[in-house]
Amino acid sequence: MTDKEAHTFAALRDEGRRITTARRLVIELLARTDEHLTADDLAIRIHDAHPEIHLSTVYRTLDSLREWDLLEHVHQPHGASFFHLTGAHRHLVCETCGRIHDVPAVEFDALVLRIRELYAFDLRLGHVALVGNCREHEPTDAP
Amino acid sequence: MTDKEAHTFAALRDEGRRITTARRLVIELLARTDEHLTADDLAIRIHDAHPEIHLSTVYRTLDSLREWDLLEHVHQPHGASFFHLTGAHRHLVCETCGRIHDVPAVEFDALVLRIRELYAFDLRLGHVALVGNCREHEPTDAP
DNA sequence: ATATGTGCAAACGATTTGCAACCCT
DNA sequence: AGGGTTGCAAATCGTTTGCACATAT
Repeated sequence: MTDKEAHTFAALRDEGRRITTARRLVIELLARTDEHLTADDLAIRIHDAHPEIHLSTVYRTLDSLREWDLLEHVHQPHGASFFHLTGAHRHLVCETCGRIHDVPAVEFDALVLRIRELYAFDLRLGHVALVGNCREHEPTDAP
Repeated sequence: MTDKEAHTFAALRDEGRRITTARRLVIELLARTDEHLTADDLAIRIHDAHPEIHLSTVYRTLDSLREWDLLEHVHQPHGASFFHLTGAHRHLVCETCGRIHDVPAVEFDALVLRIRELYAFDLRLGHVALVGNCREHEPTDAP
């Protein structure tokens, strides 16, 4: 069991939340992978051992965990959101190959500060994936 | 008729594209407003004078104009995309009040450069709205 | 004349919801 | 026991598509 996992379960217990099968499985999966899993991805993996757990339950589970600040979801312009236990990186999605790159949040600190000072706006860059193209993929000439 | 409008029609004509009622109306509306209009917004406004023009036609029109680089669409994490004739600003959406702030693209140049150099990734910040909160709205304590 | 564009209805993918049954604490 | 959670099906929202018909050039 990873420490992220332990921390998440501890947080649930401390708040008096119920630990159900669906919640346990979602947390285990997210804690033990560095992939960027969507609700559907999670439901499919859970389905192997627990076919009774419904996609809508996975959505509700993710929604609860997010409300309790135990995970974050990241919107993508095309396709489904993905989820990860609370961390400190931002996401770059290549529009050509779809690959998701993780970049330390600190890279964006200067921008966030400047936008706050000049425009009185607090950016939350973790909530939406930033799109563009990997160097291997010249813009707008995908095969 | 604004110059953006004239330029857009000229571009259509030069490429031998057809100028239909739907296309003319979409271009006129987008050229003459600084609001951030969705496909539905456009369809509703067009419907007043031209009830026969269908929402799906508006979508197809927007799609064509975008393919020809005459406009851009901006994804929002919640709610519909909005559209504007090609310009050079980025968008900040307040998660609390929903207001959209325009910020000159140049503010992001340093970041874009740094991400390109360090991560070999070309950001396209115009394609997705950046989210956060206006100064008036403290994060996550909306009424 | 003919390729291009349109109206309409129906399909789509991602996500949410109403409700009765269930099961964690 | 009790209310928080779940399964399921159906609804929702934004967007796309198939097809017959219409129209700009």
